Amino acid sequence: MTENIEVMLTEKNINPTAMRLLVLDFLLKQSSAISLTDLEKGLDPSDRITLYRALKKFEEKGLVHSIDDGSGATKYALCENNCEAGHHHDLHVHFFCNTCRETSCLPKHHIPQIPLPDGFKSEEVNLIVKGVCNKCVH
Amino acid sequence: MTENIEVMLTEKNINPTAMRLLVLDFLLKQSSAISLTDLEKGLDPSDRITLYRALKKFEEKGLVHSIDDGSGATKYALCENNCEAGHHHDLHVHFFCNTCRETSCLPKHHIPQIPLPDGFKSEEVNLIVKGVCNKCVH
DNA sequence: ACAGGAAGCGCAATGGTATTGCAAACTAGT
DNA sequence: ACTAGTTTGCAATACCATTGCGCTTCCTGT
Repeated sequence: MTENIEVMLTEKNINPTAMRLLVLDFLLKQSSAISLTDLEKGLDPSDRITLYRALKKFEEKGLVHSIDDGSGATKYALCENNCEAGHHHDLHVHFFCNTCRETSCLPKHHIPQIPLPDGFKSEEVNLIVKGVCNKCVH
Repeated sequence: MTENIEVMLTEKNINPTAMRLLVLDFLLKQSSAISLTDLEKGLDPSDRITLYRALKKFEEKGLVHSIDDGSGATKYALCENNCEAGHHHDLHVHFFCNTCRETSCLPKHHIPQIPLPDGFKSEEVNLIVKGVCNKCVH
């Protein structure tokens, strides 16, 4: 159990502290991206700042990616295997449900190439689709 | 001059107050989307809250649209003619320059249709391309 | 012209999120 | 067990968005 989670951390060169094991364990149980506040509530009682720094570390090391879905709070979700430290491959579509306000990754849907005017250089693309998710559509 | 701006407001059913004329005039002079703080600085000395409410009113009436470019502060830009109150047609790409941190609209580039999994219903799409703009690329 | 009401404005105040500093607690290697 | 470096928890700060409220101003109906 814990060994598995621990390996995930060490593979990404992250010291497996007790706190980080808890955070990763919690992330693994999520079906959608979560905010820092969600994490704080789920791991109560824990210090918000510590959780914040754990997520930052995970992001830096390529274990999670952050999503700005326009809700005001940054969301975090586990990366697919192919992410590396400092070089994310998270160019997939994120979906924000206006009903349940959950954000989920749609990793199968790659972002199409966007034609830019002359002189513009693309480095990063953020594509959020908002609407109603499959759980709320009925 | 002022008459022109005034007409733009009345056409959208917005009372043309002195403050709003100033705000719209300032918006017309911009080449990129601006934040509330930008507006506040440009129209100093003016009350931030009043400017905030002017922008909200403009947005509500379909005169401007807001853009969340991930910079933390909401940006505002004038709509194309075809926007109506409560029903924006601003489904175009926005470009955020990582160098000059300016956000601009790329209205010629419509957002491509994104295929969604079964049961997902799209209502809105937010597409931000980040990179280097034509002014900063050299 | 007058009275009443609606709309707009400016100040104060609140709430939420992100971020940094610092000192104590902890961990790992010797 | 000792020390150096890492991690943690608390305090504090900085923004941004948003609301409440009283005052002024403008419009309207009589």
